[in-house]
Amino acid sequence: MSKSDRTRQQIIEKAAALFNQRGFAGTSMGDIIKATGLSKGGVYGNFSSKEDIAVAAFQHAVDQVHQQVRARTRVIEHPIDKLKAVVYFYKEHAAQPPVEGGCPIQNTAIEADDGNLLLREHAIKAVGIWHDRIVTTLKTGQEKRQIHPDVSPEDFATQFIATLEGGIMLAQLHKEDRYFSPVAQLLLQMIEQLQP
Amino acid sequence: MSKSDRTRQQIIEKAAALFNQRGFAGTSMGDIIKATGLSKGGVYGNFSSKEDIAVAAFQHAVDQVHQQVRARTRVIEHPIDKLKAVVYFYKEHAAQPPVEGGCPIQNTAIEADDGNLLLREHAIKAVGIWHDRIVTTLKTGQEKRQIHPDVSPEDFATQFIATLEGGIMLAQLHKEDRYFSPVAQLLLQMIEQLQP
DNA sequence: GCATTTACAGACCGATCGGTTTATTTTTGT
DNA sequence: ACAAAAATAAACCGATCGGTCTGTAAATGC
Repeated sequence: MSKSDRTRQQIIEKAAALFNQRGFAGTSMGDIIKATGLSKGGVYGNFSSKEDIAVAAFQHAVDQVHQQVRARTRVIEHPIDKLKAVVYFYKEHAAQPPVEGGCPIQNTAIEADDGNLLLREHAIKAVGIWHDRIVTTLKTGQEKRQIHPDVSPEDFATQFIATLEGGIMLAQLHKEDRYFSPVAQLLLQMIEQLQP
Repeated sequence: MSKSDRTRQQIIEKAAALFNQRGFAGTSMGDIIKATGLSKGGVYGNFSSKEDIAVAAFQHAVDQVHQQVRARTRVIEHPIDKLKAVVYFYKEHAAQPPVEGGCPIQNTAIEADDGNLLLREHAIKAVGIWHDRIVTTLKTGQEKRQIHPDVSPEDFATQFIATLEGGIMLAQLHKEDRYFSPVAQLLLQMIEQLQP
């Protein structure tokens, strides 16, 4: 790993936290310089623009969350238990998420849905990947007779993501995990109903 | 209505759309001046700061949404039908909301949860008022034997808001109402289960 | 309808914005 | 160890930021 690779990674990590908390417009290059302890040259030698950093930071943040969730779910084979484990994870981390500031997908989606085209594209893609993972899990479960054949994996995935994200929003706003509890309860009920 | 009252209202209306789409940090005083056709003096003669405008604009946006929903629900007395009407309303307007840019509560909550204290307070209060309205509707329904006595009005309210907001986020991100459809379906199921 | 108050236009302020450039230091391959 | 290359510091750029101030124009009360 070269020097600039390490510097690049430093910038991405610091910037991910900043962008996730303050948003793209709310974070200045000055903030990133202060957080990394680097100079303008050090930053612009590794990235071509603020937007360039934001994209890399977003990918990193999404990856952070995904890896932490995956660490808790990968050992579970039954799709129903797998989904429940996801809910339990978020129940614990709704107000103390892997990357400070909440869900990077949600934060980016909300800020970019009427503005930055590039960031919006990345948010859409990230939602799509998440959606597809849930769909695949459910379809595999249906083949194995673990999930009721009548459920629509696509619809469930959308419902799951929407409900989860709404719960995160409430928990983040109030800075209290307990605002996520009724939402977790609903999600667990929804998962129960997937039973064949 | 004095001259300045009318000007003030103009500023609030234009600013509400801008802030709802671009956020607080993403909207400049220059944007507001351009949108209103006024000058700096005209704006700062009616508001003391950008934050001051944002608060008034937020209240206005929330009120806009509330009034439009209320127009559709006030004639309905049965709480189950009332709630269903809310879902139908959002199903139609998830990608074309009353105020351009999505749900002002959600947008403000996401941006202010790690930053602007004043806006965060207003977002919290707005969620609280919405929550309380649902709770009151359900409790009244329980007294009239229209809602199952075992349901927790508070928990349902939280679940309803979270799910709805998550659906709006997805519809806004994709700019397509249909992303809200599975969420609307889930909400209607949830409402059905309130039956005594 | 006229004086007084109120509202607004626009120049102006220092600070900060994102980004570039140049000079210097630090890695790096040999 | 040393020369070439890569990476970083820091001055600097014009534009724009939120906000103030002053002068003029328009609304208002009598």
